[in-house]
Amino acid sequence: MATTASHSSRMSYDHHDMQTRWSDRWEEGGIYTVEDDDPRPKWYELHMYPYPSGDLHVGHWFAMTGADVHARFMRMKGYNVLHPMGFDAFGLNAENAAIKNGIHPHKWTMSNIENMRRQLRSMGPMYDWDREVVTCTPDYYRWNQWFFLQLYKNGLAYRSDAPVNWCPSCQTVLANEQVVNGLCERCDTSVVHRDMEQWFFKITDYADELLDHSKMDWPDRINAMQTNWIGRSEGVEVDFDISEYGLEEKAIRTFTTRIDTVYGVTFIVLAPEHPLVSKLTTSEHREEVQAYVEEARLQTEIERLSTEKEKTGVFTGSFAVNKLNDERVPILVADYVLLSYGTGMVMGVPAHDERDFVFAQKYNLPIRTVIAPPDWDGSDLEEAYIEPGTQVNSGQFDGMPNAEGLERIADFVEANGWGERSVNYRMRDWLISRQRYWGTPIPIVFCEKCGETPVPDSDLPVLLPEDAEFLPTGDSPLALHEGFVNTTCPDCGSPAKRETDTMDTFVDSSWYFLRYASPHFEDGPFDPDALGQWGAVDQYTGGVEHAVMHLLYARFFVKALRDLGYLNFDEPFVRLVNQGTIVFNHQKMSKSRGNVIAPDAYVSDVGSDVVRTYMMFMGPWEAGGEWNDDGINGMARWTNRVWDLTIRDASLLDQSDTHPDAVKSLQRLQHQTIKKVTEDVERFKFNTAIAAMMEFSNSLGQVWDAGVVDSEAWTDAVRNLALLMSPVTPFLAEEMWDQIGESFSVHQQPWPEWDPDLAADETITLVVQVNGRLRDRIDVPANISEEDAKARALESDRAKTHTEGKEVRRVIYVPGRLVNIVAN
RNA sequence: GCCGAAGUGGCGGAAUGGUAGACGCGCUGGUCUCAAAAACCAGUGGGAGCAAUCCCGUGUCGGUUCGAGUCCGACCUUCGGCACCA
Repeated sequence: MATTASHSSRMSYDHHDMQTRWSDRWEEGGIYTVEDDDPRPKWYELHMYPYPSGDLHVGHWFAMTGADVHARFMRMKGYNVLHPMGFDAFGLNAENAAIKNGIHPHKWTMSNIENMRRQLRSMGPMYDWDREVVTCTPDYYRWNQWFFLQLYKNGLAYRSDAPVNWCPSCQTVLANEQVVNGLCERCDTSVVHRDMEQWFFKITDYADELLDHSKMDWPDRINAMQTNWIGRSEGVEVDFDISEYGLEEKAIRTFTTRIDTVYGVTFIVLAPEHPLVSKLTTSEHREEVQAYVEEARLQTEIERLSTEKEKTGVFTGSFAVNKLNDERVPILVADYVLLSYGTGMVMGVPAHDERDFVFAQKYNLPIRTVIAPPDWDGSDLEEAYIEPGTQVNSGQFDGMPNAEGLERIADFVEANGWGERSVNYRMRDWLISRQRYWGTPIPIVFCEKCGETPVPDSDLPVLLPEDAEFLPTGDSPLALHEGFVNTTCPDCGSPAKRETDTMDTFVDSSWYFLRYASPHFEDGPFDPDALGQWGAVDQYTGGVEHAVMHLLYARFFVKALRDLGYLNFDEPFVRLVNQGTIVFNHQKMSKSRGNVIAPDAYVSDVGSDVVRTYMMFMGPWEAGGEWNDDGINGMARWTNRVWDLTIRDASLLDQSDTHPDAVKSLQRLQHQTIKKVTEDVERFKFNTAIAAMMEFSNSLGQVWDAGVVDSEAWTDAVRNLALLMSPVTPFLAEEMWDQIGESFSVHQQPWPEWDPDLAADETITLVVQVNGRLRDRIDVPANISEEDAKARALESDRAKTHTEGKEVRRVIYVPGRLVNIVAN
């Protein structure tokens, strides 16, 4: 040991001073300002904007830090990176807080945003705050209204009845979140479902295109969830005759994916909400059916669809005739059939459907086999048979394989005009109406003469009045505001009333990413030139909880806008990575659950860099996990050790003997580390990237103690360490950069490159296995041939011991890894 | 219930089908100190053995393979979503 700088004089840095100093300097230097007309290739990196609940919690930090690290990395890789931030500022929570604390939602929201901006700044992100988007401002939500009108004029927005959660005591509509075990969270009254006329966006028009994920690079699990959510199924709609009742409807139409089983129909089931239920119920069954329908209205869809729950149903007293075999089968009502799926009624084929089988057994309905299993002896089935088989009891189709029967029977149904092939989706149209105050007013007026009339673009925005009563009353809050409601028809000038529902906040988040391209543009939702420059989001990041709804809605918006000629790309988010959820007390952090942990105390205690490092090191970013702060001091130790390496006087090294091998091996590790960190950060594997940097810095400490490298190699190593660390620890890296005499700013430097030759190992450790069990390790040259490797393995003493008395059957060689000797 | 994931030391986790436990926390011992803290050094999956070394071990049960934490099947547990939280 030749050097005199010992670690007894270890210095720790002052993170408070450092953060303030560099934050100010970054702002003065405008290093995070993003210009549209930059010669570098563009990279649009977006993280899902937060809901301004009041406090940024560690879950937000975890998510946003990861996105910031990746965006910083891409910037150093030479891209002009747009990495903006904003707030999803409308929504239920503001209204609830207002009701609870008497603060106006606007005031509550804006002060929360103010606080969260401060917290976000302390994280040291590279946001360009000039591009911030806040959705509750009129210059944002006027474009929600404009989009609504575009969709409306093109047949993609319509009104229809749909059930809402209704609290009969509070006389108000409740969100699902406000219904706890079927009771109103405020007054514990049983919540009922009540139909209201509401606005929908026709997302189902795009169902097939939304199934296509080929233009994007998304995680398979998200694609799978979306595919299942859309739930495309091909089948046949087939009529059953009810003309005997002399109703307007001569037939009822069912949807089935198994038309091959149509000869096995022994009953028909209607959804309890189906309009035909009351018409088809006979007087002696009316009381029972009505009670059943009311009971069903109390249940959630999840409860109704549960396969665990006992199947229930009631007979209407009426029958329908199966046109294929002229059989008269009973019509029942059962809650496992949903009005919103298919035609709202199904044909019951107990022999070949599990649910129908259980149902038929319970209600003693006949079970007739029409698809015979192989080797079927004609006896009754003990459970539903859903595998392929042969058509039996199926009239002219008997003897066909059921796959063929499926097609032939469909042809037969179509030829006779009894029905037709059709495609059904599980996904429903997007219900955007909310009977709430804190949202975007829907720009429609109802004129006494002209009826439903859109507000002209020139009258936008329809301003949300500030002085509305938002306490629960039984009506949409805006309906009570006379100044808002009463207006004149834009077409004829007659007295008219405004639509008083507001929009789902998912409307805001379906296009906010388009707004960041030109957030101050006044002549449209976005400046076509600016959007032309930035285009689709190259890298989108956010919580896996948004896998279906938000991501499908945003995709729908972009496709609809493309078809209306406003956009020229097909998908909003080219690449998607989901960070995992940070849970605390075994649940996702959320203010309403009361389990949030704020980062502020940690930031003040150990500094932003350490909190960032800790979160990125906790585990894989895509996994998330239970929050605890056990290891956070270890990260502070590491950053302090790194700082201590940085401030050493490198010239001391030149006073001792340099070992060329040591220099070479430090260089090798440096290039290996650059490679590892580059590849890991690219793939959002921050935890292993940080581990590699730790190994590198640990090794620097050892090299210094040994005094075997020259100052040049040392300084180069420290310089590269600062560059590699800069996305994760932006403050410390800047301080290191300054300390080693480089010029401002480390964040404007190119990312370091690695040289494969310098990173290559000269010798490797080869594992010797006998029958798959580790028996020895041998050091060999990295370029060893297969024959030599096998020979050396067979010669190894310990391999010999374990193969003694056995015959070597096979020798498997995995280059660079191992030799496995198979012997017995 | 349905859809999608995850399960590895005392803890967080690492591991292109190829050395299980990198990196870090914690713990144990040591250095420094009057002492403590901090920092630094060493050790640290379980079992047997003086040792060399051997056996066991990645939620459970089974399978594929020369070789399985990794692939396949069944199950258990936990988490996310289920259309008005966003």
